[in-house]
Amino acid sequence: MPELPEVQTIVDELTNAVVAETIMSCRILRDSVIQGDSRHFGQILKNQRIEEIVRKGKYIVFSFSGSFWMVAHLKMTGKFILQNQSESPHKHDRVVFYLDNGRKLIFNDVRCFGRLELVEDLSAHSGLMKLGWDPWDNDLTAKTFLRKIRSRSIPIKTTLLDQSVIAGLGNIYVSEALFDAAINPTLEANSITERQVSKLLRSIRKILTLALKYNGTSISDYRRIDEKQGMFQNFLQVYGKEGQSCNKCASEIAKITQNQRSTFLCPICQK
DNA sequence: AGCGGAACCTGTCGGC
DNA sequence: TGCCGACAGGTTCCGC
Repeated sequence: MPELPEVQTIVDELTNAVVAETIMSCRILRDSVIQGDSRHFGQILKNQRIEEIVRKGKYIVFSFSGSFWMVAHLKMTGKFILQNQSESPHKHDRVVFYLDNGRKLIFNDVRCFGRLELVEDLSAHSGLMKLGWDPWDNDLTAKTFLRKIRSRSIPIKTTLLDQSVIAGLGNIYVSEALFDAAINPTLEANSITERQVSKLLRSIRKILTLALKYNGTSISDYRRIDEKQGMFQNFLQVYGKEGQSCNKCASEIAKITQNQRSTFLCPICQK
């Protein structure tokens, strides 16, 4: 579910709300969401002060007063919710962190794909290790991007979903960025031109910046930590718009399947 | 190495 | 109303 704008929104809100708070205790309601040994999870976190929360790709990394980190991934339906301890639980709460300010931080996840993992060595984390450029990385240019993908015969859509190339894009923003750049999602990565890549990188940065400004896209599950919705769904041009008319040329938006996932495009604008 | 498909889980929606 | 298949914002693993 959450892509870069949603994860960054959550990180910003968590930073304001829980940095400098201390975890008094935690309660694990579903063992499987803890990656690794869940038995010592609560014990390790007890009395830890939250020092910093940052985003890496779609991962959320918490640092503490002790010498370890908690790496969280929300996958499709994971969320963090902040409540008063007196408030009642939700159906899909999986882990609850009780804070010393009378509030509780909840990790909630309908589908249980999301994970929380304690690590002592961040640089050895298999997921973090594989992440490619951040979209705003100065090293990400049309030339370096082309060099990285030149041996790939897969569609550009699939390439953009690969977190080891650019970290943070997902199914919504890839469709939106390719529409903005007027590039057909089925175009093979190794046949894209430098001019197209330049345009694509500009579109990616533009769309992500705008989505971040509106606190992400709430279509079904994504919510902010106070359970409010993001608002970028009101600005989507193609995602989920099959059968509707294109805002640029008025022809019909199409939905196709690539690698078992939906892709949305305007067949006329994105020839 | 690169690629496609299944698997991980739960819920919702549309068709019959 | 009930059942059944398709689908959902992500990633990893397995086999070719």
